[in-house]
Amino acid sequence: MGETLSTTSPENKPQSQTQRAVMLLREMVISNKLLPGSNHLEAELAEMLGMSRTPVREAAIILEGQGLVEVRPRRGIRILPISPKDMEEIYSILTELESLAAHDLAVKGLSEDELNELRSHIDEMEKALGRDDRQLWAQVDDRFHRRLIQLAGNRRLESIVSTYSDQVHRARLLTLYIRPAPHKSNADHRALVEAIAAGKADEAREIHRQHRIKAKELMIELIASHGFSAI
Amino acid sequence: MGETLSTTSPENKPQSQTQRAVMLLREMVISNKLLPGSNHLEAELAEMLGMSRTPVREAAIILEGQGLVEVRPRRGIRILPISPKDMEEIYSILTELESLAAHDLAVKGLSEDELNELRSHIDEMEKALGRDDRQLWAQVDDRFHRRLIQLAGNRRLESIVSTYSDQVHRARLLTLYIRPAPHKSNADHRALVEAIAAGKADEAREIHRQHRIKAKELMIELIASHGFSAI
DNA sequence: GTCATAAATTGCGTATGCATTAATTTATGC
DNA sequence: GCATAAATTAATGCATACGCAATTTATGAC
Repeated sequence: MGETLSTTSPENKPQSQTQRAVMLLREMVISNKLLPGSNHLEAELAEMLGMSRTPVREAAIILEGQGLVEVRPRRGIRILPISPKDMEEIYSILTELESLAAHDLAVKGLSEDELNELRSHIDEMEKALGRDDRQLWAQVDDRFHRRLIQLAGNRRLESIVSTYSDQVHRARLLTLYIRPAPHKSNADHRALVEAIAAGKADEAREIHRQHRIKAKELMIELIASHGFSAI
Repeated sequence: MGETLSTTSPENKPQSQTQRAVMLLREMVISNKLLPGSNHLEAELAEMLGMSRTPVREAAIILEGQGLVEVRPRRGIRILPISPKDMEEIYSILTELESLAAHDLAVKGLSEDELNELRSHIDEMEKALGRDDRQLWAQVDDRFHRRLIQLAGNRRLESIVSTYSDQVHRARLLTLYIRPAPHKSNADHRALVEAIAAGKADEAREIHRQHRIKAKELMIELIASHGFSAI
C-alpha cells in the first residue's frame, strides 16, 4: 500500500534529528506501521530511528500536539486509535472549516488558471474512477481538497485541516476498497468549482458542506458495519 | 491588569518542570509580560524560570504548536505578534467553529440546569455592564463562551477554540477599554440561548455567526483605527 | 491461594557537556 | 571607505548521565 493523502511538503529533507523523527514517526503512524493503541518506549523508538532519546521526546511532544500520539509517562508513547466518536468530531470540524474555505474562495474569486487547475484535478479523478484505480483517486481527491484550502489563503485553517486530515488518514485507507465507487463525489466537486467560479459564496459553502456530511456519514456507517470499534 | 479570559483549568498545579514552564510562559505571553516580537534565548528563559534549558525547550515546542511563539534556531524564541491579517484568520475560524457548537448544542438539547447556568452568566454580564466593569464583563463573557463550547461535547473543537482564543487574548485586553460598551452583545447571547433552548439549530448557528462576525469587524476596526500594525 | 508489604527494576525528567554551525566581528584587499 | 573573507563568538542540537518515582516482582503472613 503506497503513500496516499500525504500532507507533508515535497521537500522531505529534514536537517535536525527532531525533524527527522517527526517525519518518520508521522509516516509510520498514519500508514499503520505503528499500530493504533500500541505503546512504544522512548528508548525503543530512539534505537529504531538511530538517535538518542532527546529528539524522540521532542518529536513525541510535537506529534502529541497534532493528536497522533499520547505521551504517557512510564507507559510509553501511545499511538492513538480513532473511535467512531473521534471520527464524528473530526469530520464535523473538517466539514465546517472546508466549507468556510469554499465560501471565502467564492467571495475572493479565482483566476481562470486556478479554476482550471481545480478542474483538471476533477478530470484526473474521473479517469481514475473509470479504471477503478481507487488509490489514484484518493490521492488526487486529497490533492484537490488541499489545493482548495490552500487557495482560500487562511494559513491557520490550512494547518488545522491538515492536522485533522492526518488523523483520519488511516480510516480512509481502510475504507477505500470497501466503499462504493465515489461517482457522486465528483459531481459535487464540479458543482463546487462552478459555484466558486460564479462567485456564489453561500451556494459554494452549502455544496461543500453537504458533500462532506455525506462523506462523514458514509465513513461512520462503513466503520460501524465492519465492526471496528476503533482504528 | 488582572487575569482575564484565562484558558487554563483551575488546577494550576503542574508537577513537571516542563508543565510549569508551559504554564508560566503562556501566562506571560498572553498577558503581555513578554512583548510580541521580542526574542528570548533558551538560556535566558531557563534562568528566569529557575530551571535548565531542557524543560524550556520542551515548553517552547508546545507553545509553538499552539501558535504563541516561534522557535528560530540561534535567534531565540520569538513571541509572535498578531497582525490584522492574523486576526482576520483567527476570528474566521472561531466564528465558524463556535457557530457549529451552537448548532450542535441546539440539536442535542440542554437540560434546564444547563440552560439556567448559561442564563445566569448573561445576567452577570449585564450586572457588570451596569457598573461598567469591563474587566468582569470580559471574564464572564469568556466563561460563557467557553461553557457553550464545552457543552457541545466536541473535545477537539474545544481545544482548537481554546488555542485560538489564547492567540487573540492580548488584542482583547487592548481593546477592552476603547471599544463601545457591549450592550448589543448581551442581547445576542440571550437570543442564542433561547434558540438553543427551543432546539432551533440553524437559527442558533446563524445568531452566533452574526454575533461573531460583528465582534470580528469591531476588533479589526479598532485595531486599524488605533494604528496598530501588529499586537 | 490471597493479600500486604518490601525489594528490585526500569523508564522518565532534568541537568550538563560538547560538537556543530550560524551569526557576528574583525581583518584584509581594493 | 567599502566589500569580501577569515576568525571569533555563541546558541543550539543532541548525547549522556543520574536520581527519583512508578511499576513490577518477590517475599511472607494469614
